[in-house]
Formats: sequence, C-alpha cells, structure tokens
Amino acid sequence: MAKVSQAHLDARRRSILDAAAKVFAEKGVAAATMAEIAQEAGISPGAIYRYFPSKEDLARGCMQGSAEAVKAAWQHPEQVETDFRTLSRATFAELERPGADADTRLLLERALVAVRDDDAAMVEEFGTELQRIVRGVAFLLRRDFGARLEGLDLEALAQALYSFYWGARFMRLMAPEAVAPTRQLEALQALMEAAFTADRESDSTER
Amino acid sequence: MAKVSQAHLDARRRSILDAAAKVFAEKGVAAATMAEIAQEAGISPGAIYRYFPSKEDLARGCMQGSAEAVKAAWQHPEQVETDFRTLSRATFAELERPGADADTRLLLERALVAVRDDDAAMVEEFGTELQRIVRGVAFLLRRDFGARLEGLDLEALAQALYSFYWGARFMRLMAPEAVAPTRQLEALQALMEAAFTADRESDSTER
Amino acid sequence: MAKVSQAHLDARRRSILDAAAKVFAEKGVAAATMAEIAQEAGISPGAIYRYFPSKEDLARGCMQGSAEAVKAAWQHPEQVETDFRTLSRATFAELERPGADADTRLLLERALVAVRDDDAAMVEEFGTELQRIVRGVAFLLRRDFGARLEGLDLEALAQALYSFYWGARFMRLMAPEAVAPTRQLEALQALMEAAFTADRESDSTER
Amino acid sequence: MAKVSQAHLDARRRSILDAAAKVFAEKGVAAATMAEIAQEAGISPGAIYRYFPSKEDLARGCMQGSAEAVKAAWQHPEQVETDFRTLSRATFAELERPGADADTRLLLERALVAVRDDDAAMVEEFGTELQRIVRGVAFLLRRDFGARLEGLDLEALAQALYSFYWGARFMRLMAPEAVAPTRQLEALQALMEAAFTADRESDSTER
DNA sequence: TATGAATGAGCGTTCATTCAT
DNA sequence: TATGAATGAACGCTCATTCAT
Repeated sequence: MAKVSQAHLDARRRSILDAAAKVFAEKGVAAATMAEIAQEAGISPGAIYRYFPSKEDLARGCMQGSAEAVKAAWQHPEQVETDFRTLSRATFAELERPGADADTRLLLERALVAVRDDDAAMVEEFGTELQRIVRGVAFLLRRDFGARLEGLDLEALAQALYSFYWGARFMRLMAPEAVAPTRQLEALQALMEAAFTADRESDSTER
Repeated sequence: MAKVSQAHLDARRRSILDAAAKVFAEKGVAAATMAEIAQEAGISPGAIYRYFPSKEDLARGCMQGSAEAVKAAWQHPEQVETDFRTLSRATFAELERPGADADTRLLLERALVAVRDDDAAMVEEFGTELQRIVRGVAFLLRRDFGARLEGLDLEALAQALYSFYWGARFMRLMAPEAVAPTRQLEALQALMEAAFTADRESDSTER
Repeated sequence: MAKVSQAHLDARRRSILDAAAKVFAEKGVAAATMAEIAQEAGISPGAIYRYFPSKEDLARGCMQGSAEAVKAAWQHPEQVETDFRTLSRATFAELERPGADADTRLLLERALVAVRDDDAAMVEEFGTELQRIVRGVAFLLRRDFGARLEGLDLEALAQALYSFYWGARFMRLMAPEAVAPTRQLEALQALMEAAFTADRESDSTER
Repeated sequence: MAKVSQAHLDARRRSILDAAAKVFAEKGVAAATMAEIAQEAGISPGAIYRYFPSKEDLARGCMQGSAEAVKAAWQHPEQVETDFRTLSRATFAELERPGADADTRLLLERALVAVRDDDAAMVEEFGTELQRIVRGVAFLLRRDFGARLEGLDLEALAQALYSFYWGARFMRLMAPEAVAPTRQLEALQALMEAAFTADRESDSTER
C-alpha cells in the first residue's frame, strides 16, 4: 500500500479505537479479544499492532479524551467564565449523552485494574486529576458562596461533591431507571442553596 | 468416605467462598485462577466443582453478605432504633474497616460484569437494594428533619446521598490519601444541618 | 488421575525429554513446536508445562547428562584408574554411539544460542567445563609422558586437543563419510607418540 | 523508474547480503526479522524480495565468501608459494580478525540447519570443501615433511588438523578468554616438529 | 522499481474443566 | 468424596510475505 497519507493513518487509528471502545464496553477488556476488535474495525488482527503495541495500550488509548472540555473547565475554573451551578449542570448533562455509560464502564474497569495491579502511573493520574478538580470545585464554591461557607470543611465538601459525581455515574450505569443524575444534582444544589441562603438570612437576622 | 455431615459440607463451601473472595479481590475475577483459590482454600481444584459448577458461579457466590447489618438497618430503619446521622456514621465507619477496599473492588467488578453481560438477575438485585435503601434514607430524613425538608425533592436527595456513598467508596479505593469518607460525610452533614437548621431559623424569623 | 506414583511422573518427564530431544534434533529448537513435541510424547501440549516451565527450559533439560561418565573422568582423572590414551579412545568411541550426532547438533545449537543471547550462565558453564577438562588433559599428559613434554606449552596443547575433540564432533556431523573421529584420533596419538618417543631416543642418542 | 543499471542492482544485492549477514550473526537466522535486515540495508522489507525469494535463500546467500584467499590457498597449495607452517599461521591469524566470531557463528548455524534439513546441496558443498582442503593439507604435509611421515595415516592426520581448526574456531567463540587459537596452533606445530625432527634424528641414529 | 501497510497463519502459553484413580 | 494430572481450546502477539499504490 505504501505511502498512505497521514490522514489515512489517523483515521485508521481512530477506527481501531472506536472498535476497541465498543468491544471493550460490551465485553470488558479482559474478555474482549483482539480478533473481535480487528473484525469490528474491519482489519486483520496483526494490523492493530502497527498502531498499538499491546491490548493494554489499546485499552489505555480508549480512555482518553472523553468530556475533555468539562474536565478542563473544572481544573482551571478561573480561566473560564462560569459558575459552580452552571458547570455542575453541564457536567451532569454530559452523563445523559449517549455513550456516557459505556465510558463509565470502561473508566471504572480501568480504574479497578489500575488499583489491582498497582499501576502506579495510572493511579497517580487519577489522583492528580482528583486533586485538581477538587481544587477547582473548592475555588468555585468559595467564589460563588464566599463567606457563607464559613465553618464548613471546604476541602472535604469539595471531595464529597466529587464522590457524589462518581457515585451518580455508577448509579446511572447500574440502575438506569432510577432518578437521573441531573435530578440528584438539583436536589443537592437546592440543599446547598438552602444552607447558604439560610446562613445569609440568619446573618441578616442577627444584624 | 461416604456420608459426611452436612455441617462439614457447609463449612467447606464457606471456606471456598472465603478463599475465592480473597483471591478475586486481590487479582480480579478474570486473573484469578481456580488453582489459586483451591490452594488458598486448602483443597484441590477438582473439589471446588463439587460445590460450585463454574468459576462464574463461584464469583457470584462471593458477593453476598458484606456489611449485612448496616444494609439491613437502612432497609428497615423503622425496626431499628437509630437516626440518620448515627446510621450514616456507622455506614461510613464500615468503610474504614480493613478489607473494605477489597469488598469495594469485588463489588464494583461484579457490578460491571453484571451490567455488561446483561445479567438481569444481578442487576435486578442491585436495583432492588438501591430502591429499598433509598426508601430507608428518605424515611429517616423525613423522620429526623421533618417539615424542614419541604420544597426539597426528597427521593432525589436520598438517591444523591446513596450515590455519594458509592462515590466515596470508589474514591477511597482509588485515592486512599485523599480526604477520608467519614470527613466527607461530616462536611455533607454539616451542610444538611445548615440547610435545615437555617430553614427553621429563617422560618422563625419570618414568623 | 490423582496421586500418581513418583515413578510415573519421572517416566513421563523422561518421555517428554526424549520426545523433545528427538524433535529438537530433527528441526532445531526454534523450528520445533511444543505441539509436535507433545504429539511425539503422546500427551497434550498443556501437559508439558507441568514438567517444564517453558520451551527454553525444556531445551536446556535436553542437554544434560550425555556422556557424563567420560566427562567426569576427564575432570577428575586422578580419581579414575586410566591413562590418556585409554580415556581418549573411550571418549571418541562415544561419538560413534547412535544418537551422538543428535547430541552434537543440540549441543552446538544451544552453545550458539547461549553466545548469541549473552546467556552468561550457560557460557560460564561451558567455560568452566572447558577449564576443568583441559586441566584434566594436562594432568594426564604430564603423568603419562612426564619429562618428555619439556619445552612444550602444555596448557596450549591440552586446549588444542580439546579443540580437536569438538572439531571432530562437528566434522562427523557434517561429513559422516569422511574419516572417522577415532581414526583421526589414532593419527594424532601416533604423532604424539612419535614426538615423545623420539625425544627419548634422541635423548639417549645425545647421552 | 525503468532501467536501472545492472551495477546498481548488484550493489543493492550486495548491501542486502551485508546487512543480512550482520543481523543474522547478531541474532541468529531464526530470531532476525526481515524488517530489521531491511532497515540495516536502508531499504523497505518488500524490496528485499526483488533480490531474494525468501528469508531462507537470503540466509544461504550469506555464507559465501569469507576468508576466500586462505581457503583458495589450502585448496590449491601447489599454485601458491607457501608452506604448511606459514599457511597454518595465516589461517589462524584470520581467526583473530574482528568479525571472525560472527562468521563462525553464522557458519556453524547454517551448517547445523543444512544437516538438519537434509539440505543436500549445502552439505555436499561443505563435504567438497572439506575434501579439497584436507587434500591440500596432506599435500603440504608431504611436501614439507616428506619421508618422515612414514607410517603415519596421512589422510587421517590431515583431517584431524582440519577438525582442530574448526574446534579452535568454536572454542574461541565460546570461551574467548581461553588460550588463543594461534597459541594452540603453536603447541601443535611444536608437537609435529618434535615428532618429525625426532624421526629424522632417530633415523640418522639407526643408520 | 520501491514502498510499507496489511495480511493471516502459526506460535508459546494459560487455565477452566474433566475424570481415572 | 477428594485428588491432581491431563486436556485442549483459546488467546495475545509476531513476522514472512504480498500487493495496491
């Protein structure tokens, strides 16, 4: 075939990733076979190895780049014109997107494998992202609700919200017929508003 | 060899399950081998098949019965003398117990497998437990905070809290150095109290 | 099958080694397949792995223990009642034994692999054996021919004889119709005797 | 592209052979890959097949033409002004040349393959060369040492010396730290001289 | 002619499962 | 009943070879 344009190669790479993501999501990384992925991608098993050195790498490759925009926004909220409420909603709206469940499946599976195999790099990556996002959450909470947070353990609260996010993803995966993540978020936001607004009112009362 | 007491057989079955749970949690179901489990249980690989027809069945058998007491309490809060705050704390305290992470690993993995393989029975089971617990949460919230919840989407809030619980488990697994689940819980409870207490105060103010 | 006698296991191990030696000799280690060896041994491929952890180990296992008696004699000539001429003949007689060529093939192949892959342990082993045998050769030469060796580089001569041994093995392998190793040996021994006997005679002449 | 000069094609063929010889010597024929050879030769894998129909053929092509001068001299000693001692030394000096070990490796490997696969042509070739060289050795021995060889099995001795040559090559490959081939040769030549010189003296004595 | 992406058969190895003992 | 040796299908991966460009 010789000298195929880079665009062709990139497209092929993409199609392999897509096929892999589909098969991995369907069967799990362990149960999926390279032959299946190849078939799904319409190529031969051997060809995959020109693009990815191993099944493991292919699996890793499947995980990158979902909901990048939202992730970036949380990590650098000061660079984005947004507020906590809006960004939260956008984030949870992402979970309603078709394919979000497949992403969750894959993400959770990879996370479990990483922990199990003591894949330091991967765990580290997760930890770093966690930290950054939690920092972003805290930043937005402080900016949006300011002094009213006084007395609250802000870091713990931010992490609790992050936990809630992951739990909601998991919940949606396991029980699609349950209350939607967005509605859960609304409930929690209502709670927060009640807490913060109330504070203010009680403050004003005290004055 | 002939007749062996039923108690003996049950004990053997139990010891296989324990061994399997340990190995599965360590390596994941896919990576664990029957030989390992047999060794851990102190029997031969062949013997396992007298008690479980396949590895998959063995894996299914492993998932039952961790933190039963707490689960039961949430599902039937009216039969237990407890309140939301106390039961929450007990629940999260469980997560600090050694072995809790292994349980989380196993639970998540099995959950993923169940969804993946469309294991209706298993998904159903998860869904049922979810419903019952959420109902229990809602029950306790209402009993403990009563009228102050007015205007809140109680069911959604209860589910959000359940999501938070699972997210916190996952978080702890992935990033043990992050804020402990219990501290996250404290933060969230502080928020709730602020919201509800404030409500009362603002109510009283308004009156 | 359970509890099979150790003798059975040993026999099985032996039969695998025999099958492997045969196939390896026929096709070379690289070209031989585990499936072939299994078939030759009358078992399944998987069964081999209960006895040898890898093809490589199996190949190593094939190399041990050929002509052990002779090797031992050269390495410890002082413990054996023998002389250079007798032991040499016995050594070369071994090469006429059926199967000797297959051994040579295997030995040379393994040696090449060892050098190529920088298998330090294996190369070391060869080097050690070389040293010991050369020492033995030198020992016997000195004991049998004594003072008449004066002026000769004994170590170099011993090594030359060892080289000759290996070359003769190789020669026989490559050109079976050429002069037999034993006849080559005779020629060389005649040369040695001429040299040493002559020395004596010339000595006596000088006196 | 059309017509390329024959010289060009030959040069290309040569460069492929060189590359192949290098890679084969480094890794062995089995472990070497066509891709590696292509890279070493600075062309594409596909191009090799314009010059050699298969890897095996390429390997065969690699064996020709090392130390041609010395080989020719042994095969036609009457056409060269030399004597046994000098030619032997030149031959063994070749073994000290850098790259000699790689040649030995390749030669031995190919020889083993030839025997294994019953490659009649190749074995034949080796046999023919053997015969010719042995004849040359015998010729030189007779010319240089003449009558003093009486009673010796000249053909066997010549073959023994050829065996020694190959053994020394092998030895040097396997145990570079052992006594150098040239020193082994010296020892053997000293032995021969002792034998032949002695003979003369004893002859003269007898007369 | 040369390229190099693609093929696909084939390998070593694993391990759930079976079954003779 | 328990054993554990044996099975054999299946997998990830390699690489000599082909052929569209």
